[in-house]
Amino acid sequence: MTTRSSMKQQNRRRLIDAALELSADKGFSTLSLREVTLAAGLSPAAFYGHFRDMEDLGLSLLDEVGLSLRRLLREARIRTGQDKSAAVASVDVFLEYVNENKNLFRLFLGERQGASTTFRKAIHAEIDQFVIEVTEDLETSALKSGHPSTSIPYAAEAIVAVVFTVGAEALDMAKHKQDSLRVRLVEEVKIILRGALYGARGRSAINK
Amino acid sequence: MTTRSSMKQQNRRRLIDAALELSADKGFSTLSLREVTLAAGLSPAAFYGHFRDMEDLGLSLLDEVGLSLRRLLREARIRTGQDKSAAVASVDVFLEYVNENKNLFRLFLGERQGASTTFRKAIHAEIDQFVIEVTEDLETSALKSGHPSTSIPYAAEAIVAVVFTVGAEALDMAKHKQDSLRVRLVEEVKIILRGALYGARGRSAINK
DNA sequence: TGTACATCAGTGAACGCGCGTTCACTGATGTAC
DNA sequence: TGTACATCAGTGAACGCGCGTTCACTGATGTAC
Repeated sequence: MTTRSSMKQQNRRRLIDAALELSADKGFSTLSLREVTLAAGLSPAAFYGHFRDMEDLGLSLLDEVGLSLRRLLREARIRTGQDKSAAVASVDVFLEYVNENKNLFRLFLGERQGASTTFRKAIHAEIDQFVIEVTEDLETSALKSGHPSTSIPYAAEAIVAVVFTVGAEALDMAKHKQDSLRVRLVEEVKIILRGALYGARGRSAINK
Repeated sequence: MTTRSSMKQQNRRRLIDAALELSADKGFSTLSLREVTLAAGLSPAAFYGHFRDMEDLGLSLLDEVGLSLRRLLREARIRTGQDKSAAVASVDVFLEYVNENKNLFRLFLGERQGASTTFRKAIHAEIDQFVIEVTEDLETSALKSGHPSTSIPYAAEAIVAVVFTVGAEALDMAKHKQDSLRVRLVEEVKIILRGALYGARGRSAINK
């Protein structure tokens, strides 16, 4: 069953995978078209049968990364029963994901400030998706526990910010040295949650 | 008083300034040595009289950015009397700085995940400096107001994370559209402060 | 102050290299009869 | 099933380009007497 179009699909995959692997070492923005096609076992000219240019390939990569990361985290949050704090569980899953997909994650973070505006917008859109999901999640559980708060969208943004920041640091560390990062991240997430929920009841004393 | 060495210093400055200006548009990592020397009005070969390579120039840039940003924020925090919340004041100063030094700040953020390990380490060291200063600041004011807390170092890290995240978003926005960012940032910083100080007294109810 | 020599920041030409992109082509896969 | 033609994914050679780096050089600045 090696139709012409499935063969083409296969080569498209090879290009994407090669780009991912290479960008793990050197960052996506430094990759050359020739470098990627060589690694994928194709001629440079073949590239144009699949993508318009490297940026086009990069946007496809982003799509994949965003989708799979969001799916993973959503599953993690659902799986989490009442037995374990959602903060701890999500942090665990997130760090696990980062470790197993360093190259994807590096792409995500590395191009946040990358050269192309299109690229930056695409990444910020993905990050906004995370923020929305975390907001919904927090609002649901805040309602359940009877602590609604207007601060929740802000808390969600703050959580995503610290999570991604710590994730970025994890990239440069051996896995066994990440315990302190994990503790720190959980602690920071808890601080934010506390701040958001505490704020709902009364906030007069501190920072008038 | 145009000594040989002061002329040389002047050209060094020209190279640094040219690199800063160019990196505002396209990101530092995409700059070429020839591009920078051309913009500085020197021959490519002259570059080597000042820097070993582009990374070397980049590290000098980082030094400047880190130093001036930290000095600015420190002054802002000292200037702040009791009349205005330190959170609001620092956020204002920070956003002001970002707007007036977009190119510096873009360099800072853009190369956080840049290609070179040396570069990344240098940036993280600068960021750690910020965290340390914020920690000291928070501890001082927590002591004064009688709310010491073990969460403070975490809160400082979280604050720096959200501040830099929002700063990154401000880069792509016209100044007059940043009001919402400012509100949001202040809100997030307050949430974190509240969470850290509230945690000192009792944290049992939420997130056991 | 004037002269002779040393210093050294910057020049300009040259190099080899990898880049993105093009184009006529090849040959296997697909289709029509 | 077999043949003739169409399709089209991928090839390989070629192009012009900007790159980083080198090197012998120039000429203004600095120094010693």
